[in-house]
Amino acid sequence: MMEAASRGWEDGVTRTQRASTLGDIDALKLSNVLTTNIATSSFFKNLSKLDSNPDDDIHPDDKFNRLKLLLKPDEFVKLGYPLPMPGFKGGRYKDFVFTSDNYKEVTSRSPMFGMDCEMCLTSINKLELASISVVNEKLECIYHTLVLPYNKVVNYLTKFSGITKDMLQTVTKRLENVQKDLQKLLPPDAILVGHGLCNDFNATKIMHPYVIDSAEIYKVSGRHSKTSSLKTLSKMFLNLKIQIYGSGGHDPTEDASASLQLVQWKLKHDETYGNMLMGWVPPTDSYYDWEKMCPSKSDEKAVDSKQERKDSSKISTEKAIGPFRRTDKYIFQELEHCNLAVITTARCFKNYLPILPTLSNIPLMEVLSGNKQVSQRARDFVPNSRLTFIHMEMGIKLSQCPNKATRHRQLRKLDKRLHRIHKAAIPKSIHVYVFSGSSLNVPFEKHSNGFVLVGIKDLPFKT
DNA sequence: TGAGACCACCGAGGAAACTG
DNA sequence: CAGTTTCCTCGGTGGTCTCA
Repeated sequence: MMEAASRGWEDGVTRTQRASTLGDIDALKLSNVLTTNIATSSFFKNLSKLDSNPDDDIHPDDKFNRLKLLLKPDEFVKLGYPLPMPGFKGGRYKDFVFTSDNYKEVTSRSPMFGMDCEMCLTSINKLELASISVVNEKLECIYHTLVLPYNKVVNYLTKFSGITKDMLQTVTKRLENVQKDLQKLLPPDAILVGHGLCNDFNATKIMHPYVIDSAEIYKVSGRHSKTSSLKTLSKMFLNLKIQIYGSGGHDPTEDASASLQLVQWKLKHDETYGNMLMGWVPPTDSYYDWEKMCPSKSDEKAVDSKQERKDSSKISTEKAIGPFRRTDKYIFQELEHCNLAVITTARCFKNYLPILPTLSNIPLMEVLSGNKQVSQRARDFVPNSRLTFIHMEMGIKLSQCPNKATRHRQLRKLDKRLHRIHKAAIPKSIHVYVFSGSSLNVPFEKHSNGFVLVGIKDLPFKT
């Protein structure tokens, strides 16, 4: 495809040259076209080589080759990144420029630059560039400028962009100045890093072949289509709170830095890190284990944070708690208004201790010595409760059975107990049977699964 | 606020299976 | 065979989430 694109463009040049002899196009335009052609060729030539680059010497700061994180050509297309396809000079990307006249092959030593832009809505109903920041690998801001859009701004989107009318009043810098600055600033093998960088490319109207998109290398939802926000990922993986200024908007330097840090953090682990689609498993659901995984404050590099400058007491005192926090307390908070009964063993009861103080209505609770007592007492509760939680420790008990027959006996016993509870229940009531397994913190050989059964007596609806 | 992408849900419609 | 039920597909809609 890439070769065809390049060939198609070359054909276009031949035709243009022929037209030029007829006086349809002037010499200046032709020289621009030829320059563009070299850029296009090197763009595709090097972009298509990404896969063939072997695991050469890895960058000293990385645990694996950073080239593995670069967007592939098909991802460029899928994610809507601007590409110099045949005829692009007459189409959607006609105003776009390359960041280099002749791209150099990217290697594991190629420098990374974080980039982020802020935009305003203009009279042509499009988002136009209003601010841009670029940071280097030391997280130093090497370029930051405000940009005056060509069209009249109809909405500064201050809440998101942080741009106000006053800020742009004295600005004279235009998009084409920024494009030229970037061409001077970025080396021909620069790797641009950003979060959803296609939006920034479209705003800046640039094309660049070497891109790492932090939204694509972290997939914590387990879904292909689902990208997490920079704010969320920064909090999860970097212990870093960004975009917290409310109506004050984002800081492009801060966002560029956060995005680059996310990539650097991933490079300290492995290719699958933070990507559930590649088999990465979060540490555990434990707050404390997750916290250990995050970079400590002492290891953090200085971040150019607007808020930190403004109010150091507000920044990052809260620890990252990870994406997989326990949600049981929220379930009980949701059910506070219900006439809820919980019958459990003493060992299981300790799990409820941190939750109870957060509830304004404490559910009716009964704590008993063992599973047998729980199931017997549950029969007294269910005739009066629409929703009953019966919590036992069956997982560990089953995992300790020496053979299949014992296991079967245990399950039959359990079945009889549940049957009696169900029989005693009032119509249109729900009984949730929670059987604890082991904690993930115990050694693997002692792991046992927990499970949940839900009993509904006399369904109030047709199935 | 607006655009874009994705997904879950729901209803319509048609095909297949079942029943009397 | 006709009527009913079930199952499946498809398209529309609303919700959620991202970006600025």
